[in-house]
Amino acid sequence: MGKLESNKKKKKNALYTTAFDLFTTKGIAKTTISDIVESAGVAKGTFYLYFKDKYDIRNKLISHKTGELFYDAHEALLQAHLTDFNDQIHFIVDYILTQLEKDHNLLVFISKNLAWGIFKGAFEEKITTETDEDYHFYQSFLDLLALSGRTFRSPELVLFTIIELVGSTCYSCILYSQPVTLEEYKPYLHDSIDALLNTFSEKGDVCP
Amino acid sequence: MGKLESNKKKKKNALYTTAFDLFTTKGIAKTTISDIVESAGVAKGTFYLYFKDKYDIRNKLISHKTGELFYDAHEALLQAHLTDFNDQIHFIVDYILTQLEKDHNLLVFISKNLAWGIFKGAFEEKITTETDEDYHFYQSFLDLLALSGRTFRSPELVLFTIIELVGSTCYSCILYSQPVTLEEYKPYLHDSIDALLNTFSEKGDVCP
Amino acid sequence: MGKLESNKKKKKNALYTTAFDLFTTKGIAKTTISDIVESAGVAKGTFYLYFKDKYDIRNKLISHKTGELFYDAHEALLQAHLTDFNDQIHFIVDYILTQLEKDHNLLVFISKNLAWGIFKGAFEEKITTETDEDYHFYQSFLDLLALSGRTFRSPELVLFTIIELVGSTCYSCILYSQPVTLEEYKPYLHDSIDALLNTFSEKGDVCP
Amino acid sequence: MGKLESNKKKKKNALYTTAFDLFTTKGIAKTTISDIVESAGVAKGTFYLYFKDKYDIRNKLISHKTGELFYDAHEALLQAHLTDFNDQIHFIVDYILTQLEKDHNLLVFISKNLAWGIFKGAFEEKITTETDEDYHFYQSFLDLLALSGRTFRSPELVLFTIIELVGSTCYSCILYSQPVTLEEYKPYLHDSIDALLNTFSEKGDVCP
DNA sequence: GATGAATGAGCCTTCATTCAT
DNA sequence: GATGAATGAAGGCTCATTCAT
Repeated sequence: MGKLESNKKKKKNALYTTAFDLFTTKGIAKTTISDIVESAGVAKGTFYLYFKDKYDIRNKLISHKTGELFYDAHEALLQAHLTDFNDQIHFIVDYILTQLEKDHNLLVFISKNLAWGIFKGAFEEKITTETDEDYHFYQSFLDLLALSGRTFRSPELVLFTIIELVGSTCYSCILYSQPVTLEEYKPYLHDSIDALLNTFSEKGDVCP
Repeated sequence: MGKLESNKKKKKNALYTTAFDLFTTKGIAKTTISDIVESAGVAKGTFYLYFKDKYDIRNKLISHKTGELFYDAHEALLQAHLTDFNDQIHFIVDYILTQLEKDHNLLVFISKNLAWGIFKGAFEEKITTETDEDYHFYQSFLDLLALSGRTFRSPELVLFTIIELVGSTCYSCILYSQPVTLEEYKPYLHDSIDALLNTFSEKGDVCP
Repeated sequence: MGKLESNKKKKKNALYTTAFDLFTTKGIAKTTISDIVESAGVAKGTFYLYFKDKYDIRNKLISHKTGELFYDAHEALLQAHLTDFNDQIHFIVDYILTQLEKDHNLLVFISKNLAWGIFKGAFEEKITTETDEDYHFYQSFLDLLALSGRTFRSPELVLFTIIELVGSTCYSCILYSQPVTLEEYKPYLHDSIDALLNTFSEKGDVCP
Repeated sequence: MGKLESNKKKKKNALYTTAFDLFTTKGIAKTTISDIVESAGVAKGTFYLYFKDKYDIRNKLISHKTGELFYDAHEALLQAHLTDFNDQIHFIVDYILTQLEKDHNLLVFISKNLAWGIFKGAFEEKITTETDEDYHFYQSFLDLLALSGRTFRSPELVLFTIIELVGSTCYSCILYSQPVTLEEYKPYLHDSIDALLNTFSEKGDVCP
């Protein structure tokens, strides 16, 4: 990679990094392109060499950050050597909740724009890893499922339902402690997830 | 009511109506106060006589519209003469989903700003009805619960969980048909609600 | 005086009082007519029954407040039974400075608009006293002068020079302690006044 | 100097020039930023590139114009080859009065905002001259004093007293011919200045 | 006389976007 | 590719003034 090209990448990355910082700190609406380029230390015109406008860089960031979060969760799961499918799901949910509780700004940034469509986009987004392999969360989920020997009426709808439930309730609990704190809500959440998994399971074999 | 006072109310209502129309049509961010007053046929200064800014009128509209929706659902429920608690919950959910599917703009408007805090605020908002009684949805929910003879580990968390689940999944299904259409998702949704109600029920007597 | 008429006077006085308070507190530029009528507890239209605009009420207040200050100084002088003219001038200057140092807002209000023209207008303004006699400071000054047996090249210019000197230097000393505090400046001020009085005195008989 | 940079300076200067014209013509309060940029022939946003608001450009103009006036007076003094300190002071006063009488707008503009603090700021302002030396009026005053061999109780207070006296009386005489015209007042003014200089002189050797 | 809702001209300020360098 | 001065449309908001009641 030539020096010039690397310089190019450096500027683009600076824009990404500062944009994310500002979006999560001041909010997207109140972040101006002037803010971004000033913090990034590049000229205003440079921004337009890489992005169409503020929403272009925002969308790219959301996909990237969401994918990264799930990728990390999956990596951690591999280290945990869990074999039970339910346990794996709970592990991933807990991992993500822990991350989000550590970083409220990230939660706001991701959730405000969280819809299944974007989520799925994020899952399918190539997460370029150090080994340059692409990572797709949705495929990983299906893999876990296959290994578990479990079958569901509609795997996609199970995942959809759980993700929406988790995202939606935890947004409120983490950010506003409404109606209760995340710590208080977690037991109910995991019970709810179990209930959903059982309901959608084709062999109703896990009714406790 | 004097002529002056009725005129005053007329202007305020015109602002409410046009603001809602514009918010749901063009989105809040792209609606300017100039747009609102122009459509409402009042002067700019008049807006500031009644509202602090754009977000003031938005918040008041959200509370009002959300409260109205639940109030209508509850009214319809009373006509339906259902006695089973689960049936009642399903009825309300169906009623609201039907309304929202009929009015995507309302769905967008309400959901984009839907958090339990606001929701509860809306529930507690006095919906002044034609009979001048106040209506509080949350209290109605507790009343239904009491009549049913059922008990839950935490009634508030049940309601919270169901509302978040319904709101979040249906937003995606209705607006984007993602991952499936509302019609396709409904059976899963109702199964999920049953699963949750059973799980939180203190006497696990409804496991089907 | 009829009840209605007294009510009328009451409103006008309320406007005067609150306008002065607001002018001295927030400054004239930042005081709006809305502020005034709101604090005064009268309707907006009422303001326009008595005053042309903000500057009308301001000008009337300046004349009144300035005249009042000199009237009070003169009253105090009468109690002091001083016979020497120089002493009388020093007494009045000290009296006024003391008042202004006690009330910086009054100083700002008066001085910002202090020019000999307005000053003289204030002097000539009828200060309606409790005995309903009119009071004119400039005439009093001439009276003092006549009684003293002193003569000046131009009495009016002496007064003008002294008032401008006092007003201008003390504004700076009182409000900003620039270049020194009023207390530090006073000895120089009184020496300066003596020097001016001697210089303008037709018989240079007071050179110390 | 690059073409771009010279263009930049040109715009800024255009703003300064037109702002000063408008401020002195219509008054600061009635001059809007729209007026300024329109007259200057630049876009509105350009104004905010160089100044924070109307008062920012005003303050910068006051300092600059005041400093310039004193600088010019001092330059003229050097040409006049006067050796006596009193003569030098009278020369400077006359020079400045002549300038101000020629340019009432400048007088209004400077005086309305004249306080010792600002004055001193203006004196200390670097007046970048064609020879690129800095000029400080207050220091020049001290230099003149030192050369004269005279000593005063407090040089700063002498200067303060004289400047306030001159500024304050002449404002009235020049602008309103109140109580007399400047021409009529000048003899009294110079006598007053002499009286003050003598009074503050540590060796009372100049009593005429 | 008194009211105060309504007006709307007009101000300040921001900021995405362009383009000559 | 990179710059950043310049733009000017557009928005938010204020407030003196009016006039029907």
